[in-house]
Amino acid sequence: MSEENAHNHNDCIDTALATAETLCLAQGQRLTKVRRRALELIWESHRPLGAYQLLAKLAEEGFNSAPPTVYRALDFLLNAGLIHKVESMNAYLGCAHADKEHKGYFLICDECHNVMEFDYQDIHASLVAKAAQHGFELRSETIELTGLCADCRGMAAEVRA
Amino acid sequence: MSEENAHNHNDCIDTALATAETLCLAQGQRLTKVRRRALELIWESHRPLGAYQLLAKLAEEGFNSAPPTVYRALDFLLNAGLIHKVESMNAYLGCAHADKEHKGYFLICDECHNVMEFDYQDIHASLVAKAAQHGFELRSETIELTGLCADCRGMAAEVRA
DNA sequence: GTTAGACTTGTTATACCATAACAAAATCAG
DNA sequence: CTGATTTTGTTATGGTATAACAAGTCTAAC
Ligand SMILES: [Zn+2]
Ligand SMILES: [Zn+2]
Ligand SMILES: [Zn+2]
Ligand SMILES: [Zn+2]
Repeated sequence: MSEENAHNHNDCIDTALATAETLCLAQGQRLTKVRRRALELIWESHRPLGAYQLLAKLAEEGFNSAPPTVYRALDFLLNAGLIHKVESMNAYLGCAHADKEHKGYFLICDECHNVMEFDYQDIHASLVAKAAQHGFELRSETIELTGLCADCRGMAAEVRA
Repeated sequence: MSEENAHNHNDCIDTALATAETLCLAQGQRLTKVRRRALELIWESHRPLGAYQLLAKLAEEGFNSAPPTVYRALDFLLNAGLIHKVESMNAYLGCAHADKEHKGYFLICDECHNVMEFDYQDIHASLVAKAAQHGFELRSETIELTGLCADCRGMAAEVRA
């Protein structure tokens, strides 16, 4: 993930938080302290964060440390489209396209655990069509691909050399 | 799932078990009593079965009732390619194509919870290509679609009428 | 047939993931 | 201010999965 890792990640966080503020304001939703902080903590990296990892971070900062605290924040952020859940990892990831209606398709690196969200309308269309062939009306899609990201493939090559 | 529900499901079970025997024999793997019975129980329907549901059924039949019993059987069956895990449901499903190398792509009905496994080489190829565009080397795919199956769409239409 | 090694199962304990239910506090609209 | 609504606190519980080590079983070589 060279292009990804080289970036100034503060920009990612700032943009995500600004988008969140805007979206919540527009929809009359309240981005309370704990929700806002949860979102920031999730955005600390491009790696999915587990609910209890997040809970521990929140607790360190003085927020309530019981599970409902974190699951409520997560529910809110999920419903607002500000984060995604990675089903195959039981973990949560900030969404960089919260302002656009979309499905979350993910590339997950087995090595560094960074996750890249990608968009692929062609695949979505194919899936809808394929489902229809089976008489199936599609409602939701879980598309989670794992493997090696560019950086980690590079590393592997270096080690071999 | 009209075509699916109309079938003689004993054939599904018989075929699955016969395939399992053959595969294990060919690979020098032992399909022990608990593994074999676990596979049969998973195949009791085309709905995914949770680990603890399976454990309860095994316990009723006199098998050990501690979690490792069922997770070991599941690990074995997963590794042998005889079952799949549905990540979005934390549940396990018999595979009807265990003898062919393949990815498990699933159509999951929100209403009746039946799951249909489908194969779609086009989509696989597109995903590999898309991943490569991002410098990503694909290793595994989790493709789980939910919605309404043909049967349940029919029901819904009848109710409206 | 005995024995050593590998594999499988038994057992206990624990960690991790998620929600139910109800009480208290904060916020908002009128 | 006040009543309604939303959010948060608190306790308890349910669901999913694995670690660690002991005991039993199978297999193959001797
Ligand atoms: Zn970033
Ligand atoms: Zn997204
Ligand atoms: Zn069947
Ligand atoms: Zn399959």
